[in-house]
Amino acid sequence: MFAEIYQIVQGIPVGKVATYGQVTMILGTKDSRRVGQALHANKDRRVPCHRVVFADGSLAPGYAFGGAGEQKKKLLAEGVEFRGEKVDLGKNGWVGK
DNA sequence: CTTATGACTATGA
DNA sequence: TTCATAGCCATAA
Repeated sequence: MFAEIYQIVQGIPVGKVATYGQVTMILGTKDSRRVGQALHANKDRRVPCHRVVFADGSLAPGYAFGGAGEQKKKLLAEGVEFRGEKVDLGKNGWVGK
């Protein structure tokens, strides 16, 4: 059932990030938690869960992928700009189609 | 089958 | 601006 979520997350282009709310909207539901749970339960490395962030641009504290700060490191490596501890959604926000 | 919990978001203090 | 609470939906127990 998380297949759609994985598909959406995998569809996020390198250098961009999507918010849980964005994915949630695509799913057609109103439950953003479901997205987070899917990603947390996800064991597939093909899914770039680090590109999925909170509505404010930050991400899951402590539960982050491989350790706090790792996601920032990965996103920076992909060209995503940061504004303090949050992703610059204004520039790197996923422009879904 | 019912209760509890969670990688969320929006709203109010 | 930061903290707390409510609403939502699926999974786990």
